[in-house]
Amino acid sequence: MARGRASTFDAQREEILAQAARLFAAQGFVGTSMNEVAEACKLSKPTLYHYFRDKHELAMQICESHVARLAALVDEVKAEQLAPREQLRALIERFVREYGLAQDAHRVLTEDVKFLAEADRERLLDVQRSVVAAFADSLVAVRPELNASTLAKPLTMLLFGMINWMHTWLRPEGELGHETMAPLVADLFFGGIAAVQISGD
Amino acid sequence: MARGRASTFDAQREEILAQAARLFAAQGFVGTSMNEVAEACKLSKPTLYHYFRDKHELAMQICESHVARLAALVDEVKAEQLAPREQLRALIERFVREYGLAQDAHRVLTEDVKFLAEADRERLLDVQRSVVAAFADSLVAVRPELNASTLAKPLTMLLFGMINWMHTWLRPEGELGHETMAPLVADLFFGGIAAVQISGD
DNA sequence: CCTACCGATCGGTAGG
DNA sequence: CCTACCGATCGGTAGG
Repeated sequence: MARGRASTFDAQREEILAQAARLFAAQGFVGTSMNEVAEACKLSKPTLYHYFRDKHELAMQICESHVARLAALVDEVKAEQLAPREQLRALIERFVREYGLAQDAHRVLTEDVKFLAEADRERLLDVQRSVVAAFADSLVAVRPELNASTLAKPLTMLLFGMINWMHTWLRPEGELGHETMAPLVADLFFGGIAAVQISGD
Repeated sequence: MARGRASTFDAQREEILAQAARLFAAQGFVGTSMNEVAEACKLSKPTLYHYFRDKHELAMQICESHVARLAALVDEVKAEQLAPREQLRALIERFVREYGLAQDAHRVLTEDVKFLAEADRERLLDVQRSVVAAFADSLVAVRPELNASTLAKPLTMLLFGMINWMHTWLRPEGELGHETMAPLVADLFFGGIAAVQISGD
């Protein structure tokens, strides 16, 4: 049955992407050979090339589905029409949790995007820019004075720094998890943006 | 004269390290060939190997002098015997400025340390751990209630996230520089740590 | 300090 | 004629 075969094909693709993401995250894109990816999937290399055109397509698909999930998270929160503070808190907490689930893909996105073709890199960057813009908008809704200053973007990027850096020190097996960190990051950021000096005030 | 040759030797080593750091930061450790490093320095590859034993030594030296500078910054600030808030602010602001000057080395440290030998990696990690511990101590001096909780370390790492991530979005040629960001990061963090809930309070 | 190489391994593809 | 896959090997290049 064609249906069943297609779904096996898709499932195999997903398995390959998960193994490749794990290896790329641990050893880097260039530091991982297609032989290693194939071995991790218990496939021969030619079979691996049956599922993906080349090595770059692996990294591209990993990054693309990751940023698509992030953009979808933003849309979900926006659709809930929350009050400004609740919306920003929801964005922060859901991103922290999502990053906890997608640590490998996130590391590939941040470290290996430089090895992709110009066009692919730009497309991924555009999605990331729209996600950052949504956070900045939500921040301005909470503290409207930031609109007139140039601080909304930098403060948003400091927030992303806190979240993007967590994978380097938060061990999944540790007692402190992303679930516990999510409200802490939100509390810290809310306290912070209430305290920053706005020049011209 | 032996003296003169030695200083030329050292200057050439520094030049090679700077070029290597630039290339590793832009293309990754594995993605950069020793031929590229040699060409950037206008040296032949065998000449490059006259100054450094192998490729790993380049990355190791780049990382080692970077963490040594960070540890020295901590010692300098400690020696000034500032009041708790002023000490933490000084640590934050000087680290932001130092990272602005050492963006290449910092990127090599965070992305390529995984390619070093176990022993080298552990030695670098030990220095980094002592730097993080100094920040955590300074944070506890500002907010002593954190001592009893497990929050001092996570909050310190969120702070390092903000600082460590800045190189990805703060363009050196942009109007917004590390100099302007330094006090903003400090303000945001001080506001944040005053606001976080401590369980058990 | 150069040209000329090495053992090995890379990403990708041939025929069957 | 299709898919899914194999053993073997391609042309180039890596670090040394």
